[in-house]
Formats: sequence, C-alpha cells, structure tokens
Amino acid sequence: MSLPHALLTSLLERPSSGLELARRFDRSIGFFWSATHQQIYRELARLEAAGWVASSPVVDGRGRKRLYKVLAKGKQELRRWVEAAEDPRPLRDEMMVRLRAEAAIGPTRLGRDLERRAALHRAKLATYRAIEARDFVGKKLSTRGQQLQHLVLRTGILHETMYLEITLGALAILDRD
Amino acid sequence: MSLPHALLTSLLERPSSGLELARRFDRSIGFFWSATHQQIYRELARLEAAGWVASSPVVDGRGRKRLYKVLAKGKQELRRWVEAAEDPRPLRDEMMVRLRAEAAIGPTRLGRDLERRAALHRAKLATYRAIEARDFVGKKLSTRGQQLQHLVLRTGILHETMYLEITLGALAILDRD
DNA sequence: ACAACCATGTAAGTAGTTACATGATTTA
DNA sequence: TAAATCATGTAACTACTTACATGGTTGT
Repeated sequence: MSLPHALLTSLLERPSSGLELARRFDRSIGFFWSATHQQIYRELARLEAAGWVASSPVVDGRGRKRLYKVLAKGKQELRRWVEAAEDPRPLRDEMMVRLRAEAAIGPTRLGRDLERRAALHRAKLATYRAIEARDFVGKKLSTRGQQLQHLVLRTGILHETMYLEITLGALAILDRD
Repeated sequence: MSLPHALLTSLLERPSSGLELARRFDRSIGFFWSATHQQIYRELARLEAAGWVASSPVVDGRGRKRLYKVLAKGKQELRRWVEAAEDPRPLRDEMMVRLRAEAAIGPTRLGRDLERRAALHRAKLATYRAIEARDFVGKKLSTRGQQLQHLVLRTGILHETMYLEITLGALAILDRD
C-alpha cells in the first residue's frame, strides 16, 4: 500500500491540491508509482479522515480547489512505514510471459511489438538522462537527500537500459529465422 | 491481463490439474507472473467457459482432480495475444517511494530493511544461477525456444543483480551518517 | 455567448489478496 | 483412527482502471 505514503511524501515536499499532485505524479514520484486523479482524490479523502493531512479551500483558486498539508500524525505514519520491513513485491513482467509463449508456439509476429517497445524504452531513457543532466551532473557536495534522489533516478536509468537490452536480445533471437 | 495466457502457455507445455499448475507457478513462469491457487482455479473455470481449454476428471487421481488441456481456439487466442501491441505497464517500485520519503524526513532506520532485502536478492540470484547452470550452461546448438527461455532467465538474473546493486548503493548513502 | 480548461468527483467493473471451507486419500 | 496431505473451491476485501458527470473560471 504505497499510494498514501507516496502522497504524504509529495505533500511534504510541497503542500498542493489534488490536481497539482496528479500532475506532479506524471513526473517525479509517478515514474515509480503512478496514479490517476481519481485514485488521488479518493486517497486524499482517506488521508484526511485518518487525520494524517488537513485541507483548506484556496480563496484565490478556481472553483472547489483545496490545499492539502501534512499533519504531525501523517509525518509519524510516514516514518513508521519507511522503517517497516516489507518483502519486495514479486516481479510482474508480461513480456516474459509472451516470450515463453512464443517459445512454445512460435514463430509469431512478436518482433513488431518488440521494436515498438525498444523505441519506448529509448524515449524514457532520454527523459531520465535529461533530468539527470539538469539536476545532478556536475554538482558536488550534495546532501544525503540529493544523493538518495539521484539514486532513485539512476534506478530508473538502469531499469530502462536493462529492458532495452533485453528487448534487443529478444529481437536478435527472433530475427535469426 | 496476462494470467489466462500464462496458464495457456503452461498448459501447452504440459496438460495439468489446477494444483499442479499452482506448483509449477512457484518455479518457472511464476517468477515473472505469480498467482495463488484461488486465482488459478477461478481463471481455469473462465478459460473453460470461453472454450479455450477442456477438462476431464482424472480417474486414478485423488478426489475431484481434473486434467486441463488447451483447445485449438485457446492456441489461436494465445497467438493473437502474443502478437498484439501492448504498452509496458508503468514501473511500480515501493522501495523507490520509501527512498524518496527517507530523503524528505530522514535519517530513519530504513537501513535494517535494506540489509534484509539485499539477502533476499542474493538468494533469488543464487536460485536463478543454479537453474542456468543446470539447464543452459555448456549446451550449444540450442533451438529458438531454448534461446528464448534462456533470455527470460537471464532477465531474472539481470533484474536481481541490478536491484542488489541499488540496495547496496542505498545502504552506502545511509551509512555515511 | 461559447469553447477550452480547471478541479473534483461518482459509478461500475476487473485483478489480485487473504482467510476460510470442504471432502477425499494416504500415512503413521 | 487420527494426522497429514491432496485437491478444489467460496467469501469478503482492497487496489486499480475506465468511463462518465458536474460545475466553476478564463479567454475569445
């Protein structure tokens, strides 16, 4: 159950409205834990009911806009969750299932989709590298927080690099026929 | 929606009962798409209702045991699914959320759980490497199917190697204080 | 006035998890 | 005959997705 804690983290970094959170999720934290605006609104209501955040209407904002802030109880809960032991969720990779299926019934036209996906991996990689160049390259004496944020970004880069290689490896095997 | 197709693949490799499938899922395909026996029984009933598999009672087996086989329509559906274009599911990594939270509110005792997880990654890695040594090392002239299966296994090895490194990297940052 | 956008939400459905239930067969 | 194991299921719940609804604000 990471979404409530992802929201708490994001709100600690900057108090926001639901839609602002949804938009920030399309970048930063959302790269590792995505959520739609429906999920976010529902979860914000739960966080408020639990006494972890408080909201107030924004007077100069449009319509029903509300600003959410983390309360002390919310920060406590976030700390509890960060320190709690939890097993990693088992790997779920649909493409591995497709590759085993192709091994059983192939040859198929799986290659077309693999090429499309290679392009997607390259695009994500370019995005991550641009963020790294902008925020982290050439800056020394970084704080603990910055080093951790850099590590998270490098995880994304390694992940995409690895899956790009796997995709190209699969294409090489399929093209051999 | 990969579970029905993972089951079709596994049943193509060998016709089985629900429990046998559940057990095979703890090894092989289950490394990439895990499922409990409850899910598997429910899904087998759906596959049969859709006319993709057929089942018959096993006379010498115990109790209500049934053997499931893939029908021609099921094989067709599997081929359709393998060839269909589908975007990769967005990355979901709870630990990345925890690392960002720790960057915001740290220091915490996250390190204890990171060490526990490093051990889990090492154990998975040892399992995968043992399978690789048993099934793939030193065998040449492998078929297309064997090459694909090896690629799937190597993906698992790369994945665990990478997350082990990330975990150790996070520990190095946290231990600096 | 009207389109485009901002902001929050409801409703319905699917996938997956957790806990429990049932009966049959083998083994000690 | 009791315990362990095999085999299949039901029930209740949570997380997530997809489609749609509602009303306010800004720009033309």
